[in-house]
Amino acid sequence: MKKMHNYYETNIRAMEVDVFVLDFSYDVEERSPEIYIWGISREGERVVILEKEFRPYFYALLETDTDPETLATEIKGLSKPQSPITDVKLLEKKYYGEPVKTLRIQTIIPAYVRIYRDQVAKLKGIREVLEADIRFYMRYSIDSGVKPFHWLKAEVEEDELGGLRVKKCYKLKKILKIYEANPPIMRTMAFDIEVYNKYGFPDPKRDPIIVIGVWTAEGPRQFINLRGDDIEVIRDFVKFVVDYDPDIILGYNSNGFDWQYLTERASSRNLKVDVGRKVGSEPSQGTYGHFSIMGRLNVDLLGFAEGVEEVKVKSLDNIADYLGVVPKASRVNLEWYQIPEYWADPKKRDTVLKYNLDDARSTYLLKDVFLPFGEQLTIISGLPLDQLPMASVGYRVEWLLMREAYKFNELIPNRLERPHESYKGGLVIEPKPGIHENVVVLDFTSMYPSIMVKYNIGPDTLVRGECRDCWTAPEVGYKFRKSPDGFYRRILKVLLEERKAIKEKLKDVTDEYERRRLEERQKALKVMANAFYGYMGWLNARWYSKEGAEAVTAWGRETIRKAIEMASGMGFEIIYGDTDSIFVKGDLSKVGRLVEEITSRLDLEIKVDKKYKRIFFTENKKRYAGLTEENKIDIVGFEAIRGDWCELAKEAQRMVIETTLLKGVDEAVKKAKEIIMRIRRREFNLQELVIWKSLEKSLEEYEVDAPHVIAAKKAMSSGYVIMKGGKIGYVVVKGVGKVSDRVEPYFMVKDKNRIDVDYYVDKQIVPAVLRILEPFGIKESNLKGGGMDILSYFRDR
DNA sequence: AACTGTGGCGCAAAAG
DNA sequence: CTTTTGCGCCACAGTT
Repeated sequence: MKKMHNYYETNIRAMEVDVFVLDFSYDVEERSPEIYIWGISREGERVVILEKEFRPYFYALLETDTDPETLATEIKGLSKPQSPITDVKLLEKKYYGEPVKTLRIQTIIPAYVRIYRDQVAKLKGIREVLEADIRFYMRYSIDSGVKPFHWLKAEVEEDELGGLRVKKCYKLKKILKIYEANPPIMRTMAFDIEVYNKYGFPDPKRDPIIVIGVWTAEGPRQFINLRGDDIEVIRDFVKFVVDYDPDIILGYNSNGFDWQYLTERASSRNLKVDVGRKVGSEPSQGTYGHFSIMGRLNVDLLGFAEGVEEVKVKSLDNIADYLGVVPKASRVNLEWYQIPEYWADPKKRDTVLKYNLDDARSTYLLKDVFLPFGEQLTIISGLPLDQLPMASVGYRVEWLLMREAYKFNELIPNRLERPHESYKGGLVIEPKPGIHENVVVLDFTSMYPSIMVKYNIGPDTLVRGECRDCWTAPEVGYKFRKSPDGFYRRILKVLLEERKAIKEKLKDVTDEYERRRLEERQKALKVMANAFYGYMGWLNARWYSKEGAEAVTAWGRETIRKAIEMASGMGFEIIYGDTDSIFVKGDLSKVGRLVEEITSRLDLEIKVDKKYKRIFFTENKKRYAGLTEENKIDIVGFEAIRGDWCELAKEAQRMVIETTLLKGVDEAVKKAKEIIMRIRRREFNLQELVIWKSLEKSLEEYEVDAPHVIAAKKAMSSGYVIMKGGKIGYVVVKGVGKVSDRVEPYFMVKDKNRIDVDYYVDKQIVPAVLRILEPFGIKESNLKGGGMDILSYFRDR
C-alpha cells in the first residue's frame, strides 16, 4: 500500500524544469552534504535545485608493484563512523597523458576528505594523493557539467521550501541537458556605505554607519542614520535586500570594505546581516577575501576595474569618469577626510548624502561596462561571476583546465610549492634613435598561444631523451612529441577556433545585443588564450612547466629573428621590435608581400597592426611615441603614461612629445621653458603634484626608507590605514635632507607654499622633458636658463 | 666633518 | 611570465 502511494506521488510530482544557473553552494544537513544549485527558471522564478546524492572523493595513485586489492582493504580500514569511507574503486586514469592505476576513495562529509587524504598518503604503495584539495561544490560542477551562466534542463521533484527565500525548491532527479542560451533578466542592485571616520580609519566597534545608498533599475534608495544609532539603518537595509531579492549585488571594493564593515558592525550590535536566499545565512568570507552570499552573486567591480590600465588610481570616481559612465563634473566630489566635517554640519550634510548616492549610481552604471565581459569569462572558465573579479588570471585558466581534464579522464595535479627559477623571455631589438617617417608595425597574432599549438608544447608532451618524431626548441633543445595532441594544444585549439568562428560570424550579425555578446565573447576568448603561456610559467600552476614556458619564448625569439631577416632581405629597415612585433621602414607597397611571405614561410600569422606617419625613439627599449595614420598620438612606456609621476610632469612630457611630432624640437623647447617658469611662479594645483605609488608589501617588510614608504607611515600615524596593495599619494615639501625626509601624504599638506618647487622642476619636469629632448641635443641649461623672473627668485629664498 | 661621485640594490611600473 | 627602465637609498671612497 505504502509503495503504491509513493509511486503515485512520484509520477505526479516528477517534472522537467529549465533553470539558468547563477551559483553553487553546499551545506551539511543531518551529516550528509547537499549541493544547492541557485538559479532562475525559464518562467523567471527564483529557484533552487538540491542535489543530495553527490559525494566527495579523492584519488590515490598507486606504485606499479602494488596490489590494489590489498591497499583497498587497508584504506577501507581507515573508515571513521562520523563519515565512513563508502567506496574504494580501482580506476584507469591518465596522469600527464600516461595511463595510471588509481583508487577512487569516497566518503560522505567533504571536510573528511582532508583527514583521509593525510592518512592514505602515508600508506605504503601510494605514489601520490590527488584531487583532495578541490572544493566540494567545484567538484560537483566539474563532474556534473553544470556550469554557471548555462541553462540546465533537468528532471526534478518538488521539495519543501523550508527556510529558502526562493519561489520553488526542487530535488534533482536527472540532468537532461546543459546548454547555452540567452540569459534571463537578472535583478541587479548596487550599494555603498558611508562610515563616520572622524578618528581616522573607521573602527566597526566604535564608528557607526552614517548612510547606506542603494541603486537599482527602479532608481535610488537610501538608509540614513539620523539619530546617531545605526541599528535601524542596518535592519532596514537587510529588509530591503530581502524584499527586493536581487540576483546580483554590486559594490566597489565591497569585499575589501563594505561587507567587512557591515558584518562586523552588525555583530557588535547583535544584528545579523541576513541577506542571503537561505534564511539565517550571513555573508561569509571565503577564499582571497571574497564574501559569498547564498543564492546571490556578490560582485565587487573593483576586481574588473583593476584591468583598466589607463587609470592609475582605481577609485570609483576615477574609473566611472574615465569610462564615461559618471563624469566627475556631474557628481559630488568629496575626499574621505572631508566626510566627518560635512556630516557634522547640518548645512553640508546633504552633500554627504548626495556623494553616497553618486557612488551607488556609479557602481550600478558600471555594470553595463563590466558585466557583459564578466559573463563571457564565466561561461568560458566556469568560474562563478562573484569569484571572477577576485581570482587572478592563473586561477581563471586553471578552472578551465580542471574542467577539461575531467572530460579527458586526466588526473588533476596537486598544487606544489616551488622555488623560484627564472628563464629567458622575449627578444627586444635595440631601437634606432631619432625621428622616422612612415613606419609600419607588424604583429604576430597571439604569438605565444599559436606557438604552443604549433609545437604541441606542455608538460605531458615533453620528451626527455631520445625522440623519433619530435619538435626541438631552438637554444634550449627541449623536445615535444608531434602527436597525439597534448593537453594544452587540445584546449587552445578549441579556444582559438571558436574565436575565429565568432569573428567570422560577427561580419553578418546586425542585432545590437547579439553583436555585443559576440564581441565580449571574442575578447574573453583572446584573454584566456593569451593567459596560457603565463599560466604555464606560473610557479603556483598545477600544470606548471618550466621547460614548456622556456621553449615558447625560445621559439618566439627564433620567429622574430627570422621575420627580421626576411624583412631586411626585402629591403626594409628594422627600426625596432619587441617579443612579437617588428617596426619596419621602406617601400610600403611591398608590405603586403612581406606579410604573406612571413605568414606562409613561418606558418604563423602576422599582420599590419599600425602605421605611423612619424615616430621617434630614444636610445631606450620599450619607449617610443608616434603619430598614427589617424592623427592620434601614441605614447608607449614614457613617464607621461606612468602612474608614479606627478600629473604636471606627465602633462609637460605629453606636450613636448606632441609638439616634437607635429611642429618640431625648437617649438617643443619653448613650451617646456614656459611650463618650468609657470611652476616657479607657483601656478599649479596641489593635486597636480601628487606622486602615487602602490605598496607592494606591508610596511614592516620594506628594507629601505623609500619616499613612498615614509609617506605611508606618516599617513598611518595620522589614522589612515594603508594595506598591502593599496596606493599612497604624496608630495615633496621644502626642508633639508633626503627626499624621504621631506615627503608628506597629499591630504596632510594644505599650504601650496610648503611645496619644494626645486624638487618638482629638477626631479620631475626636467627629467621627463629631457627624456624626449635630450636625443635632439637639448641640455638641462637650455630649459632652465634665461627664464627666471625676479619675483619668484625672491619668493623662493 | 661635510660634501661629491659611484655603484649596488630595492622598489615600482611599464611592454609584450 | 621575462625584459627593461629609472628613481632613490645606502655604503663607500675620495676630496675639500
